[in-house]
Amino acid sequence: MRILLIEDEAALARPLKEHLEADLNMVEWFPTLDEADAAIRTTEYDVVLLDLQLPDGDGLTFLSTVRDRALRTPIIILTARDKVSDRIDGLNRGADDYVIKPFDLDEVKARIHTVCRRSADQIAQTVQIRDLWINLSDHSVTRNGQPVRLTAKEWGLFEVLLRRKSQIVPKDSLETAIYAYGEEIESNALEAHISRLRTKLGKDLITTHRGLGYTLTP
Amino acid sequence: MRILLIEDEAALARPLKEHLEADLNMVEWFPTLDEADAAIRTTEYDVVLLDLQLPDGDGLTFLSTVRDRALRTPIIILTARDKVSDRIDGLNRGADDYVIKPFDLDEVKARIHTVCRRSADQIAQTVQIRDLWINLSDHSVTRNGQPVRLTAKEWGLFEVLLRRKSQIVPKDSLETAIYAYGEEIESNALEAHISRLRTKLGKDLITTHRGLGYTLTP
DNA sequence: CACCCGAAGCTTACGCGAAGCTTACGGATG
DNA sequence: CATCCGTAAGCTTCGCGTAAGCTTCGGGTG
Repeated sequence: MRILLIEDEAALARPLKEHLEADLNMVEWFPTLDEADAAIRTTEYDVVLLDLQLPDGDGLTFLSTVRDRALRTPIIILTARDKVSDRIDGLNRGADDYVIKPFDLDEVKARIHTVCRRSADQIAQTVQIRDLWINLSDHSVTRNGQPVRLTAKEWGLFEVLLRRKSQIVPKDSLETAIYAYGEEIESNALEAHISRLRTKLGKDLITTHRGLGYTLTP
Repeated sequence: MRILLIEDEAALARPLKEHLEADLNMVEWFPTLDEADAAIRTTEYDVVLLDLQLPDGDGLTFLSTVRDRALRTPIIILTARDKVSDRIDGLNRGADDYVIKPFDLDEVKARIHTVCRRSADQIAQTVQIRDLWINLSDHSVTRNGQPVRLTAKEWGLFEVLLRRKSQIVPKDSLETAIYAYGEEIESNALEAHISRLRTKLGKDLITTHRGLGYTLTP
């Protein structure tokens, strides 16, 4: 698990960092919003622990700007102010949970865990054709429930045909989709790949149109 | 949702009860521990809202006795005392969350939701794959009953693969998962870790997809 | 209308080279 | 001083381009 800790009090941050690291997490700790902002722009964290009172600004506005950028990373607020308004405000601005200082270290751990579980329910983009289930996001294919292993080139071809489903895709389109500029093919490599695809995914999934190209037929 | 509310101040309990009932919940309100104890012995609630200061005893001892009976019902503490010791004590005795008075009604609602979701998830907090028992909350792994010691990087990789079980995870996803921004890897460190994971967890647990990534196969 | 022939496409085996695996080593860390 | 981890070297594996031999298609000719 990758954790971003934004907290200016070293006395609080250090033991928390160590406690979480002892649990085999990777913790990156920054005491200012500026540094944290640079970090969150470039790295994908599993969860952010955010203090509200920081030397260079208010954590709540940071929270808002992060959410405005459509970042879905779970954020847990750490705050010494135990006023209701702050908590509600934080939740309204897109925080996922909050912990009130001083907090128990194991309590923070538990909160991190539940929040991450919640966000882990990602919706996979899947397509179904005949007996095939295709997951576009992770490039996996199952046939009658059995996983089918496609190679990189095979998937490349398949994906192009899939996106232009039931349209005739010319050979050149397929070639440019699979081969980098400058890469030459002096043989029937393309047809060889089509052949391998057919044996893996079904004999009549891909129809040939002589002199024109190929079609994926649902 | 079936909710047990234990609170002696009618001025606080009544609006809360009404607010929750407006959300189509069933709320049973008791002002004393005796009545509440009788209720919890006979009825299965989804969540308990527990005040700590009650006319006929301390809410904390009630909490302990309930937990001693091995009841897993989620309990949220309502307390006017905002002393740290009370909150920590409550959590240690098995409370799932706490709300400090005066609280916002919607906040309590949100807390109830998260706590219920958490308790529903708790069954799945340990995962079993083949001869491996994986505890997601404390990051421990046993193989055939023998504990397996994973390093931070190893667990990091394993966790990512676990969350996307039986899906192809690209190498760069794995790299960004365990390396901080700016950290460069100019070698096959990733593959080395995968190799070490395989020797620790089983030869064929992780499958390679050339040019694409890795898969954890149950 | 049947036949034929060449072009287009299909399939399979093979070998090369890149991608991945394993292991030892040494620096860093705490 | 024990552990973790990145590096690099040597090894193994497997994807993929190549090419040979085959099948299929279609149109032109008798």
